[in-house]
Amino acid sequence: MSRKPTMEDVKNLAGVSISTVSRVINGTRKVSPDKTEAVNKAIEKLGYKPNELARSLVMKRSNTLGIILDDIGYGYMAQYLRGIDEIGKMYKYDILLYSTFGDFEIQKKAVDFLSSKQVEGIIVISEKINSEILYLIREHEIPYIILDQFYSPEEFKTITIDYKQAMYDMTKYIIDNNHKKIAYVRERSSSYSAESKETGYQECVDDFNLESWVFNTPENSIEAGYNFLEKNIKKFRDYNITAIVADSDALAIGMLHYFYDNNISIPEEFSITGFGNTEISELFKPSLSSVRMPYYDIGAIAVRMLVKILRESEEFEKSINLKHEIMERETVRKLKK
Amino acid sequence: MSRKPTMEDVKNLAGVSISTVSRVINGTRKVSPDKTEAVNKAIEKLGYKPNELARSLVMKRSNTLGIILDDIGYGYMAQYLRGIDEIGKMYKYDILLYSTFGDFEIQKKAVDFLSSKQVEGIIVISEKINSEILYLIREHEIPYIILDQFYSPEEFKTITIDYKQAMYDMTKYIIDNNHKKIAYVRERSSSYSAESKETGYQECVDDFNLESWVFNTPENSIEAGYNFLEKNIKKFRDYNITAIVADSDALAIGMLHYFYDNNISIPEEFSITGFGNTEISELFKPSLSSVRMPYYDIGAIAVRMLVKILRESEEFEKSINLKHEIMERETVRKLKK
DNA sequence: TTGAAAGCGATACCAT
DNA sequence: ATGGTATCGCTTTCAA
Repeated sequence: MSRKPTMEDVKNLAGVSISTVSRVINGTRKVSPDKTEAVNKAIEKLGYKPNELARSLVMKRSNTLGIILDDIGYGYMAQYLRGIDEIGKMYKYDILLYSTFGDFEIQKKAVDFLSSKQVEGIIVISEKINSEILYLIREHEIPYIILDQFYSPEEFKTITIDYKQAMYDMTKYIIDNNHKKIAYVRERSSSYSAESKETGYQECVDDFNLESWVFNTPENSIEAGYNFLEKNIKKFRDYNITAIVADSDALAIGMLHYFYDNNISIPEEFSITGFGNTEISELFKPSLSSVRMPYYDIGAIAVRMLVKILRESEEFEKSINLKHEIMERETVRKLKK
Repeated sequence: MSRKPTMEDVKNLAGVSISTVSRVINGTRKVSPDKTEAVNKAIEKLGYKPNELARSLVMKRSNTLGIILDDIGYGYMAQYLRGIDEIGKMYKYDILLYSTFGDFEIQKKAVDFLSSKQVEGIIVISEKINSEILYLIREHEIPYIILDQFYSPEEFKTITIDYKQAMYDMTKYIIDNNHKKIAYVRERSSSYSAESKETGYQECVDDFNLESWVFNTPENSIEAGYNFLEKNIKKFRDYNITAIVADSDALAIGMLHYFYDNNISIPEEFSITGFGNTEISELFKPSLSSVRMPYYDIGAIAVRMLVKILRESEEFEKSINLKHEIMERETVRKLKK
């Protein structure tokens, strides 16, 4: 059980000073070829690996980014993390994760934890983060970026998509397929993204002067979508609604489950769309038309921005909008004119 | 831009020695009530938080566990991580993740990285890890546990399920539904888990003396399942096969896609089962009967074991088998006797 | 009970 | 180009 070799060991074996060892490792200064070789040989022989903890301590740079997120299990989280991870590695930053399950107390803990781990920056990914948390991060004087859909991009700088335009485009896609009577189904909540999406929908149906109904569900989940239709399918039929625009994939999948269980063929009897382009939207049959959020890119850019702030101590001046994409799949039927 | 407060600052404000501050924080020794209060007040006032890096350096304990995984995006990975995260927090261990995409060179890097970050233990989660990586971890003298399905539980200690028994049970479930002609579809590969599963299947159909066919696909994916049926559906019909046991959910979902696209009703025309109980198996319609792997528990127990090894420098003596569960859902039809 | 000082494993400044 | 040494923020031994 031999102790891990340190620079001290390398120094002794190579017969040089400890400073020289450091120089060889970091290439910070010129070192004569023979000493360089001696050091490298010693390193090789000992299997020496620098202790990053000690290095971070003296350099006051942990090379670590902290991520505060609700739950790693959310389908899109992995995509965010891939983007963050990949670009993070590119800039030699490591990622420290902290799951909070959306709990305020745990979120506070997360900030303290990451701070004590000396992370250089923090990315907050949450469906709804209490603004107090953001102030707490500020107190710690750690640069941060939030990836959130609750506040407006003016209020808190973020990287996002143009929700209004995205839902406008989705609605337009429905209309282009000649649907005249459309229902919009959303969770009853007042997040910025939810409001924007509804506005986009509304503007589009107004622009085309179509009949439209807006419905609320108590929450955003598959069950909520299912229960919603159970209660309202009759209305849909009475109103001759032919297309349903859901504000999330979960709601849409819930409705598809209802349709399946009740032998209602999709898209023959109803067309339906989701939002988010989660994995299930692609794998479900019929596959669900949805709006793709560029999660990977959002994560990637978040890191880029953070690194920029860190390196150049610039401010994050304005929110960035990335492009969304309408994924046309099997749940939308083209009606005759 | 005030520097983060250190113990030095606390010491000055509280008018005690730095050792006393340390004692108050860690409760390592008795400190008089008045000094204790003075220190606590100073800490409060300054908003002091210990620098974990410095602490780890001197204590030679990073309180960190490293996880080497293929890709955070795999559906089941989140479940593993939840178990790891939760139990890790319980024991005050933090988690450092490293995605390798199954690449050997990156895996080597991961080990070096985690080692330099002074992680106390490593959990490797991979579909197929090169044994060289394990030797590398050993060289670093870091205790580790692998969660892998490639090697036998005798060869490398792990936490797993009894694959053979699981597939036996799944086959039995099919047989209990009176299916007499069954097909087994698996990826052509020779991992331990794949072999065990096939053995379990085989033993079961043999025990009941049933007609059975085993098929191979070039890989384990949704596409492979789809393409497989495209080529073989005729045989299935010719042989009057009524049930398909797939060795993974992915293969089964691929086949379900094929059935959907070709208007073959499930489970009326064919019964089919998967393995893994991935999220999609539950959300798909018809929902897929599958074998549940207790991912969360596997992750949780892995941490427990690792902590035990760390604390008591015990060895990890033998692999642990957790219970699987047959999830009976909509893709299996009960035939008349 | 308390404080002074050594040391954890590195970097970087200041000499030489 | 090279070496000696202070320092990073903390814990812990050793005296007092």
